[in-house]
Amino acid sequence: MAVTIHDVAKLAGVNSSTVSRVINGKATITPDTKERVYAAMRELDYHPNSLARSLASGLSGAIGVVVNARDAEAFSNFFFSRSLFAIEKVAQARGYQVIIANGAQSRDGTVESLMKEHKVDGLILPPTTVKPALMETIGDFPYVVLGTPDTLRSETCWVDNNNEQGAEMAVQHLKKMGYQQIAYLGGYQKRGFTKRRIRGYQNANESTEIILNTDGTSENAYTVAMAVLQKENRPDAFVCNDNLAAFGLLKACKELHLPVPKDIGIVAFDNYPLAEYMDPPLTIVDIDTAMLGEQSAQLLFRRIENKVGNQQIMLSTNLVIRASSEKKAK
Amino acid sequence: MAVTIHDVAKLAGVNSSTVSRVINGKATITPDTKERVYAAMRELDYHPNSLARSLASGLSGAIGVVVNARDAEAFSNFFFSRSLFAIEKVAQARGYQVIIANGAQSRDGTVESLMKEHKVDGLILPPTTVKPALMETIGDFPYVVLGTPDTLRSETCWVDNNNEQGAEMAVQHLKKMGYQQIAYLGGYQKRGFTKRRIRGYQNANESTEIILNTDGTSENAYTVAMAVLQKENRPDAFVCNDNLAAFGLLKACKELHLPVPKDIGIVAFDNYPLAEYMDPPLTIVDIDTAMLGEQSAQLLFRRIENKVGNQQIMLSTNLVIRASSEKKAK
DNA sequence: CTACAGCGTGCAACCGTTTGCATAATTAAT
DNA sequence: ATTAATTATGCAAACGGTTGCACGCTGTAG
Repeated sequence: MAVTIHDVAKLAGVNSSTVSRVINGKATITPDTKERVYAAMRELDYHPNSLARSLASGLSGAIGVVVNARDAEAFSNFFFSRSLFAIEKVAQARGYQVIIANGAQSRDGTVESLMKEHKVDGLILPPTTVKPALMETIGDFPYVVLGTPDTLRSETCWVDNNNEQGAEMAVQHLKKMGYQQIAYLGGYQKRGFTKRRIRGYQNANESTEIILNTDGTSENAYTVAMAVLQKENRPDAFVCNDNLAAFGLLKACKELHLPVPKDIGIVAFDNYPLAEYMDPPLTIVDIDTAMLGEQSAQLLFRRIENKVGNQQIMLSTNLVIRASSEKKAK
Repeated sequence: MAVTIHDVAKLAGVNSSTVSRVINGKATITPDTKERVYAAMRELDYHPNSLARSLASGLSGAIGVVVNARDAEAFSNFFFSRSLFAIEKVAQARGYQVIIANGAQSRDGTVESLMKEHKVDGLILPPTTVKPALMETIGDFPYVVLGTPDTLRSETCWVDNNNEQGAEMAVQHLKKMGYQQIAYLGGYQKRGFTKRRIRGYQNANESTEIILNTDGTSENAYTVAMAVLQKENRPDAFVCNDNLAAFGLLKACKELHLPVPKDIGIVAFDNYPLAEYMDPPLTIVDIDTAMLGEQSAQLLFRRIENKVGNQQIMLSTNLVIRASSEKKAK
């Protein structure tokens, strides 16, 4: 029913293998033959069956992007979706498809099935999947971790932004603006990137360390901030683990009539589009998610094609200075 | 090298076709045989090659989700990413993969290639792809449009939320709260869903119609709001086309010292997680994006499996009442 | 006891490409 | 002009499953 390579071959008066070679452009073909084949393909509106190609070539022509999202919010987080945009772009340029798979919704190994059933030629994985057992079964199958794994850091292949350096910058900036007592707000400490941000905070902070844990929601950040802001010697500045924490904090400051940035300075990680619409606009440690996605995809393709070994790529972060950290010089 | 169905068959002492039947569970197999086959599969750590399966069965085992995103923002918009989460969930339950493809980054028909090269068994499309030419080539290939197409509305298959009804609800709510002059703020009118929201606004609004166009950004909404709020007889309430418009509007109100909700009432479409963290928290026309994704995926699978005809599904929206529309009863 | 239905399994063709090897055609070298 | 080297194309065997058809076996009915 569907038009196959054989139909094209017959019409062009050549063998199907020749048609295949024309399509793939690997071999040298007489210009005349090539033109006849192209003409036949056009005439028949031929589209190669990618399934058959994949089987014969052993390449699925797809990469998999795995995410562990228990709810839709995690899925729509900017880190993931913006990276995905860039990944798709790189893949498309190479004629590759992008398969997304949520590892959190299925108990049976998503990664294993994508890999062993030949559904993808390579994988982009979240750091939480990096565990000795999985790395064992992954073997030398091409993959890149998007983020820094908690374990096996030097034996795995990953791309991440430098969270530690980002937090250092944030603290240094706040100090320069004249804030004295800087606290760290937000984030389950369980998460690797949070740990690294906290380490950066600790590196750069010279006064008392105040680390305020939250469950990751704005609500909880608000509650925690309300408590700490009413204490005797409260901090006068905060580095927030993400924008959501900053939103909760802002709300608390407002309710307690503590002016930002005059009495309280704020710097937050992650650049939500609305960060600059907050009152006041938030100073941000900006993460170049597009670059992160692009780099990870490109590294993955290098591994798929050249079989290069593990590599680690660390991108630096950027401070976007807005009103929330601009203490008036006194 | 890889272990195939034949290796399993040999070890289990049966023919490979039997193994195939065991895997697919379509035919009746003696329990004893079945057990032997399973044992052999386990022993050899057999994973069926999905590429070969696809070729033989003619089904790729994947659905495609197409999006037209020129920049990363569009990609990470909540509508898309939340629906995607639900779509993936439905697909995974059926053993299907989800391929995402950005139609905006390639001139050569993304849809056509996914379809004709057998890369997917069905497609979820954005309304902007619905054009007579494309529908022609799509023929009876299974697809579902996520949103209401501008044209061919009754001849295509789509799932959408009822934007018109949502806007009506918003206006009625504001009237009930005592606001007199309600304006509509935001959105390029070009977009179909914006047009439908405006129509709803017009249906329910009984005083002068004030429709304020923006380019979709918060900045522009702010500028437009600043202008209109300084006029002689300014509106005392706004229905905003999305949260971004509401953010710009809020900023303008704040600068002009117009208290919300006392002097100005606001209802906005789309429920960003931060909407309730604004000052004041925003009243929202909530769109159940998860349900939208789920319904579209399920409809798609119905089309893939049963070849049911075109269907249109319209989901209703929900008003989430918060402080921004709570005018004090006078 | 024979006949027929129905279940379980094997055989082999087929899905539409790719690709190693062989061969024919062309070009270059002597 | 003859031979060697190179290039262009054909042949046929994979790739790893699925599936229609045929056949043997078991069980029930006549």
